[in-house]
Amino acid sequence: MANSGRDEAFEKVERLCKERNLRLTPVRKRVLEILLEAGRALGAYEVLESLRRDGFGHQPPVAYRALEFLQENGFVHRVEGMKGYVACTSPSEPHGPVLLVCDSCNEVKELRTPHLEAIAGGIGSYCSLESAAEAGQHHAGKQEFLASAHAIEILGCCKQCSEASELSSK
Amino acid sequence: MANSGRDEAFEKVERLCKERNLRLTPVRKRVLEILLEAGRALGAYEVLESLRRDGFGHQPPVAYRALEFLQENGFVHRVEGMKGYVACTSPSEPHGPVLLVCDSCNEVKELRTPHLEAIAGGIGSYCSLESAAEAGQHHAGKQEFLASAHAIEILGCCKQCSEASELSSK
DNA sequence: TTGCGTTATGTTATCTTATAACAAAATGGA
DNA sequence: TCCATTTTGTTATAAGATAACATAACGCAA
Repeated sequence: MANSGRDEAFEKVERLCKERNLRLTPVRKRVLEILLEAGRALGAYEVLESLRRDGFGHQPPVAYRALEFLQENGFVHRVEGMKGYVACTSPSEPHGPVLLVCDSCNEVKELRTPHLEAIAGGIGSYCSLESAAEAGQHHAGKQEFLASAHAIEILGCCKQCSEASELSSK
Repeated sequence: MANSGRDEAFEKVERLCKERNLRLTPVRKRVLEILLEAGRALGAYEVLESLRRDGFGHQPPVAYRALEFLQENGFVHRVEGMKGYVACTSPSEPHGPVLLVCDSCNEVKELRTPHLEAIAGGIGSYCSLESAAEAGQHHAGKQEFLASAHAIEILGCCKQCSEASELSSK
């Protein structure tokens, strides 16, 4: 039960790799597992340390290359604000993430709903849209920026941490 | 004309610092100028190199501390995807940025319109809103994440670069 | 199956980015 | 003027990331 989401995501990635003729090699597979098991963002060197324990190469490029592969294919996201990497919980097409990052416990949740995808897409394409007029005067129309990707990170406090701090303040 | 935006932003920051009793010291002032003059994101070490030429201290903390001050007060934004820093073009309250980053020339434009601010705020607060039901079923309501800040970076191609690549492809 | 081009891995070395820790100087009231 | 606080400067080092090249595995064609 606790790991059903993880297993699901993992199997999804395996399936997608087969479909797309991507080589999900042992290191790459293991890095994905490591991130899924962690359930939070890990630094490249944390991933590397796990790899080392599993008998893989223990030099930075080993981890960075696997992470790069997983990222390019939308199976892992970089968490810029934490200089870390987190497994995508609903892998499909390569996509820009919308991440909720908890300031206090560092947990990262990915939002993936049609509505949010649309909002995120809208921010970028808005600049070249005529209808952007409704958004204000000075940038609209002129900007003409062609968006191709995005990284959205929302910082804040997750449910558990809010509740914990409420208790301790009483 | 070409630097009117820069001067305007600079004077705005001076005014805001006076109002808020913030100490806009020579280094801090100079770092802001350097970023405004550049008109693009600079790495901390690029800023440092300029400071050195101006006779300021030339060790990393000098630049990082000034950047930290300017960031905290909403006068400068970090561009995560470029590991760089860019001057805010419409400084006021500390605020999370919405940045358009050009893949090809590295120019960074900040969007600051009521509409976009609202969208950005909405993404975060959406999770705790009852009305989030309209956004999909699985995340709504349950998430209860209290957003406090955001970093939004849209990657793509700016007008100049699009036009340049159109010409060269003919 | 062998051979060969391509892709992936492992390793060394190095580069870039960022911070900890502490001394010296400047600042702004009491 | 004195003192507490803030800022600056410096040394040293931590943390994150990549370049370059040798070796190994893979995948396919002959």
